[in-house]
Amino acid sequence: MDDSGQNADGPAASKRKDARRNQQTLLDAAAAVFATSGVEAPVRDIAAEAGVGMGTIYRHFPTRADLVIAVYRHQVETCAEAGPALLAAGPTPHAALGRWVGLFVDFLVTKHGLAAAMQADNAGFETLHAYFLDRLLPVCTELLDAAAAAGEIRSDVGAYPFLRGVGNLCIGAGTDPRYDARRLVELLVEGLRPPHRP
Amino acid sequence: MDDSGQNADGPAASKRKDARRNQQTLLDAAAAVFATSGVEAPVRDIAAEAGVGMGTIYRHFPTRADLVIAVYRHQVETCAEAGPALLAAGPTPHAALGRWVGLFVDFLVTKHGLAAAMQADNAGFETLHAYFLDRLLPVCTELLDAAAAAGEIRSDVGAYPFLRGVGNLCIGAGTDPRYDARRLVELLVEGLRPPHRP
DNA sequence: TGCGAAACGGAACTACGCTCCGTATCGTTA
DNA sequence: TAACGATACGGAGCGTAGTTCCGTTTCGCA
Repeated sequence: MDDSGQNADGPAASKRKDARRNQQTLLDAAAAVFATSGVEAPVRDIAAEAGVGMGTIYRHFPTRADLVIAVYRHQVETCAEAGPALLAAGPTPHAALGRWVGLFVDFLVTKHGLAAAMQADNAGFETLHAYFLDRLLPVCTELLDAAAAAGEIRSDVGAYPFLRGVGNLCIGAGTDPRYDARRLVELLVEGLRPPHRP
Repeated sequence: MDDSGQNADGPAASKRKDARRNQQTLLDAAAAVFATSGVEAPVRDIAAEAGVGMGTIYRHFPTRADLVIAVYRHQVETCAEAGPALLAAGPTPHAALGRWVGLFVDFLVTKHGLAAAMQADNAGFETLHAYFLDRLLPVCTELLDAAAAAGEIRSDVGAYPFLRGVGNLCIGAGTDPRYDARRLVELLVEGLRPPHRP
């Protein structure tokens, strides 16, 4: 899966020193440009910001998804690792689920355009979608299972649709003060509770 | 607002006969291409399907949003009109809300790429966003207010974020069998219920 | 110091949105 | 019905952006 040149976070310990340095430069430049113009910023802009040619970008990060993943890897890892911790700490599995989802939402809404790019069918971003899934789906499954086992939520909602739903709700957040993704996600999490029999 | 050439559904009763005919041809062609390739299909493709030049498209529909609106106007109107009817018919306002939202979701998930295009910040689609809002927000508000007045849902959720949330949840539906937008929207609607005090 | 491999840069190719203007068509008037 | 102005048409052409390709430069080892 990581035959694409960049793995882990630091530039791979392989190859020439200038290449490693350029990779780091690129990562920094991309982070800066993403923050300003969103993850769909023109490749030329990122190259310019980094002071390198476009060929260099494509050599290090064959697809835009590779670059995005490399830039945000740390934060996604952190989010993934927070899942089990919250489950252990929280008063109930449902509360832990709520908090964990909140973390994910906080991450997404502050990354301009990331939630939209993460869409499954977004050409050129399939790898990005897959990465988020690989990393977060197991965590989400664990939390959902725990909450279901505790009888706090229905057990017929899959982690995949749920996680995608949360991601979808974050699209466009941060560009419109009237739209509060956090709130809607809270409602969705409430909606997971078993239908109360009156 | 409709100084753009096309209004209502039939070609405007104005101007030359060939122009009217072309406008209808364009609408049919666009509907066909949208169904196959989604609403982001290249303008050239639509022109080719209709057997006209691109200039003709831009003359009749200055922006892509105008074309999309024209193609789907009927269905959006139908959806909007169904709101009050459901409210009058349904057993409860909350049930009516659920059914109405279901109608909206059914519409969106069958229109490849429409939910995504409807995004507020999508360059060139602002008009589309505005049209959906103009048409559906009042209906949604009415349903939400009725349900809130009946004490069936919290009263602190605005119609705008709710409607956008529903739209967002529909993004990417229909391209992935694992993702069930309908289900998630149902959960969201359940999440609207007042927190039950134990 | 010399040399082959690795990396670099950016011109060039493709795809697409959108505009612009010469040409064709319509329908009205003499 | 012939002629003419207004209206509409078509598609070449321009700008922008993604992606590739290859001649040039740099690195690091012998």
